Amino acid sequence: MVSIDEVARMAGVSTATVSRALSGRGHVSDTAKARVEAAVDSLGYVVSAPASSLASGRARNIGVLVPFLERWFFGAVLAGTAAELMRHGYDITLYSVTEDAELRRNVFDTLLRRKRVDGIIAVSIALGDAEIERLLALDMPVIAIGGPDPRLRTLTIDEVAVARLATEHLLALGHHDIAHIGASAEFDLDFHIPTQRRQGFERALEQAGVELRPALFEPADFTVEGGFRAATRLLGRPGERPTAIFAASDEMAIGAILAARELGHRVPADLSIVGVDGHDLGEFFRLTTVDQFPAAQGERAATAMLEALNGPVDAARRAPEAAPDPLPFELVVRGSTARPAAV
Amino acid sequence: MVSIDEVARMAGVSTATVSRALSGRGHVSDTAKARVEAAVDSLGYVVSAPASSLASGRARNIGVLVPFLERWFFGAVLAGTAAELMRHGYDITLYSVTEDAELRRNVFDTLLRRKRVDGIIAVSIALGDAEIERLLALDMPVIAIGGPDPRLRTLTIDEVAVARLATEHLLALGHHDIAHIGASAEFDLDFHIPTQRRQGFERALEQAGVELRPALFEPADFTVEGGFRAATRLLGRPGERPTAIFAASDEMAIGAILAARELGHRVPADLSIVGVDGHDLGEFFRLTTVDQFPAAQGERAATAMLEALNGPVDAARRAPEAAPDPLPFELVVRGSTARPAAV
DNA sequence: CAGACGGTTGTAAGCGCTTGCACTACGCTG
DNA sequence: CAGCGTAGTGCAAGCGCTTACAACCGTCTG
Repeated sequence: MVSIDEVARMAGVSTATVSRALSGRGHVSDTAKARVEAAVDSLGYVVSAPASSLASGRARNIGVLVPFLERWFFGAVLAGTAAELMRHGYDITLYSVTEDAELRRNVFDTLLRRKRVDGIIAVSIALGDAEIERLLALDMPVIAIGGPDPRLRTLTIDEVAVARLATEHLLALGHHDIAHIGASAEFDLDFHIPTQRRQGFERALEQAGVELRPALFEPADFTVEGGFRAATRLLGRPGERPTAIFAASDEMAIGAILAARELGHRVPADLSIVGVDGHDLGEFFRLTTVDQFPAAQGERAATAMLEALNGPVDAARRAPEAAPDPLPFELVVRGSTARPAAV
Repeated sequence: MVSIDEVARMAGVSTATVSRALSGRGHVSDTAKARVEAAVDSLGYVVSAPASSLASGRARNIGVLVPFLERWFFGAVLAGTAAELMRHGYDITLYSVTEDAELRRNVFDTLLRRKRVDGIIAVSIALGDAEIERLLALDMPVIAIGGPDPRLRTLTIDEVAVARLATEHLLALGHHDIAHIGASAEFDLDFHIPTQRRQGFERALEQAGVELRPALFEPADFTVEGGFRAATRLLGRPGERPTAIFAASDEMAIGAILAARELGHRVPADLSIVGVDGHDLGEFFRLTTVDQFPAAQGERAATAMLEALNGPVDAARRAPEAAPDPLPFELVVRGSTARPAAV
């Protein structure tokens, strides 16, 4: 393996100059830099990450904590993060934080403490109190996406507004009997997004002067199947049948579309359905949704991390005061919503 | 940050002994080991990865190359790999290898060469010739999953057998007019799995003495939407309508189910459909499929990697001779297949 | 009982970089 | 023209571990 000494010798400078030329820290004359670059190219030299980390304390590597790798949303966020970090020469180390308590402890107690990462991005993951303490104790930038804790710098979407937007779209079309498929109570315990979406939904109705009917709320687990079952229940209630459904995720909305079809209801003629996310399959199902651009969220987190690492060290550790502009979202009207059938 | 010296002092031994006690290399008396462990616990010491890597040349980190993070299959494989590697104290560094030529070069020319990983797992990814050369030049274990190149140690499923199994299931039910939705030609150029599945399909038919009808093949792109369109075309042909479809992926099979429903065909009464993968949504759609256990594949790759790193260095670099037992697969019969309607 | 042997330990030399410090050379300021 | 700030460079001291080597011990062997 070619080392920095060979490069230095070939370029006719000291290793210090090679290091400075390659890292861009300190002053190096243009000629020296050019000679170094030529040597690097001809030798195919690449800086050894461990050596560089050890000497500098910087790892050029970000840890990313993810709960469900196999769900579309997380994959999309991750893809955004990965692309952006890679573009800046950062590697990303994946920590799949599942339910398994032992693996989980291992991550927080050992893996993250090995000085292998410069910062941590936590993607929509419910963290225990002790876990958050551990993260903060690491003394490095931590950026959460849609996370629940005020102690962490968090990139959040205005969930209430998202839900209002979806609901108001239905209201504007003339619907009054609007049902909501959201998270069940236990899901809410450590993760508040579903509650917020429900609040947005309810607030929009109130504001429009539409009476809230508890029977028109159905809990589900954010999967297609859950949405299917919830919608089936909703549509099976005699006399109470809604003309529109706002589902708190696209996957549930898709489940609802399938349920409606199965029960012989036409979408959107008999039933309008709107979701949230911007799921890949949304287009296929002609699903109207509030897109929250997951890949862009991942990218934003990466950008924020890079800033945190290059700005003053403190900037990233202080919580919400420096709240960045909120994440964007947008109503995408496709074919799953329409005016209610004339009564 | 607490260092190995403090641990050594507290335990009353030399740093060498601490290192040996923690890594399990070399001999350490039980008493010494116990004292070291006590000191480690009370100080909360964790070995610095960069320092350890630099000194030992081992990184305890595996690079994983993945093409589409947001597709279910890759997420599932990745989850399996991550869990298994984590269990053994290995980190995993993710390299999202997309189409973007520049990012791609960056991965092979720089990121992977930083001495940050001990080995590489390439998940179902089509690699260029130059890229494979680069991987081999790294001189570290490379394990591919379902990859196309004989120069790499590859974990493969017997794709031909998978397709036969699916097809024979349909034949056994009494179907003769069986269509196949597979990959389009350009997809095949660098990735042979689709072709193999098609071969298995055709061979099963031949063997059963069923005539091959080119009209009953439709290319698609492995997405739900692609499957939907392909099935729509297949079902729209007057007089040529198949009674069963074998789709080369579950996502396409799901698309086919949706197409059939839309066109008013009952599944499985009018049309049987079988897929391949073991997709999450398969259960929901009551899809009969040949499960290939993606998470288990990821796990197997991880296991193979760990073996490669701890066995003789050469073992992992030599190609197929030491082919491990092939990956398992299994027909899962659910509700999307049945005997054809009596004619 | 001398010598061989294997387990246990410490000493110290790196691993391949980064960076504080010292020094030189210049171009300016006053 | 002395004095000073700054760009450009090299020297060498680490960064926090691992491991070859040597030294020592008690146990066996013949």
